[in-house]
Amino acid sequence: MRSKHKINEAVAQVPCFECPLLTCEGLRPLTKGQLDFTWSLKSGELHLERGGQIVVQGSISPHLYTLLSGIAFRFKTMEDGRRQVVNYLFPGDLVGLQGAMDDPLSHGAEALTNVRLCVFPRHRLFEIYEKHPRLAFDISWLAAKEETALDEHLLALGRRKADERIAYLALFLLRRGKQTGLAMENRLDIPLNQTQIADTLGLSLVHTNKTLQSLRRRKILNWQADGVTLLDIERAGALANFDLPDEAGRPFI
Amino acid sequence: MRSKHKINEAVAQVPCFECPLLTCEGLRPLTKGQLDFTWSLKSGELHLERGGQIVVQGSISPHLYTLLSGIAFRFKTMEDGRRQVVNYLFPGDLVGLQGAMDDPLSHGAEALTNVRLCVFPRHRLFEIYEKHPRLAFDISWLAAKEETALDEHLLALGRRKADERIAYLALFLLRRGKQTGLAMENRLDIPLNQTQIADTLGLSLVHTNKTLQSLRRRKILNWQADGVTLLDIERAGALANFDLPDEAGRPFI
DNA sequence: CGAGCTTTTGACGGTAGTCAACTGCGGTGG
DNA sequence: CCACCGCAGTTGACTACCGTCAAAAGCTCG
Repeated sequence: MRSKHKINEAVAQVPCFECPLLTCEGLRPLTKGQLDFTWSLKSGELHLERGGQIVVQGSISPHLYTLLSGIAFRFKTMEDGRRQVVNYLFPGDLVGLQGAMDDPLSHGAEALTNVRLCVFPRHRLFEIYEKHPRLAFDISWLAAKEETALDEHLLALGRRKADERIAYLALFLLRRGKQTGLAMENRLDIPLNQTQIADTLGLSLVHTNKTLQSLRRRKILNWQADGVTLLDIERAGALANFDLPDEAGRPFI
Repeated sequence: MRSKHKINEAVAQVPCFECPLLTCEGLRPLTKGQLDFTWSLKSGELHLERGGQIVVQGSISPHLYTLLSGIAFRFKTMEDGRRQVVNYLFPGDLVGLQGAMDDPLSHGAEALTNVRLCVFPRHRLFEIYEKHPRLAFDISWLAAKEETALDEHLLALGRRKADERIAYLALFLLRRGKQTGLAMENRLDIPLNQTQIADTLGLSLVHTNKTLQSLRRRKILNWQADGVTLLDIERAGALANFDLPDEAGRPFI
């Protein structure tokens, strides 16, 4: 299964000094000393195709990853098959921190596009805290931001109707896309199918489909297999009750 | 409003060496050196009555808190009044970390019982990372655990029916209660009203009420104004598809 | 004893889930 | 080359879970 999607586990490693994230608008670059250190930590690169599993729910991962390019998502699955997409991962995001803190991982992560990940050995995580307080702080920063995003998702699932949820998700993804240079002003290329949208928003596939069509007819947004286009940002924002204060200067490791 | 619930902002401070959390089963105590440090950081104590606001959504808080005793919850409010309880806070939990990382706080926190909080000045947060890597690591640990809990809540809101959600919440709170010594084997004293349960689970008040009665009639659990009693842990666990692997050794600051 | 809050109840309506069938498309293989 | 398959998207009919409205009952407190 997994190897089907795995391209290469130990491909030509990009040195941290040439990390593509360094030139990413919206991300705060690292200093020379920090790069020396992260480079000494880096144990490899993982390349996966769309659909590849980055980490598997229930497994114990010896690795910690930083997403270098592409988009992925985290999800949880219940024994009876019900699935919930929990959040999306964009370049610069850390994957597997929860697994590093305590054993069996309570969620999986899957590549939505082809992805490249930077691999760190989990057992050296604590070195970051010992030697590079600024980087350690940034890990907490990222974790706190993740919490903020999850809070917003909870509000969406708990208190918004289907069309509001979809508008919310579109705006949320667009914001993340802009932060990481993947999105245009009102368009994000992201190959999400309707099943995945449904699993993100706590809706059934059928109802998701009908609601997407309604939003398309109302000329609010157009969500196709290859990406979302916001047709009317004003009305989408009003519908979702959500505006996007896009902050910059997000750190990464 | 707020002062109505505020008992005392700068009461007799418990020295960190006598911190009630040190003797709390389920929490990992601090070393002498760490206690010296946290004591130098501690700037006061905040005591609030039930209903008091610990932090206010949209505000910029200069403080960071650790909950010393009592139970509280975090929540988000939309402009039109819809509200979502996002998570619960038990002794040892950190409050306001998200606010410390980036300005206006995206959620509020309210005391569910009378609470005592330890106050740290936000601007000294980075010192922890510089001087006490172990404590810094613990902050990340707590943040990662918070993420895990939020993931679980998302699964509950997205993919569970009303009765399953209530059973899930009961089990979740019982687990947290046991970790912090507040719960018995199958009973947790927690003064949650039905509006708060509804706002946690993304349900309406009326439907929450009817579902609670159904669970009572089915002898699965009994949720009253003063606490929850699990009448049949087996069936509750099966209904919620959730079992409680209660870990110990949770850190705190 | 009445004000105000929480809980409870009943009736009704709507949003969203389930079931089932059909379409369209890309890939595979006969 | 085209039949066949599988998957994603679409549609309609029916159902049910859950929300809304309104009112009453129980409780605490002044």
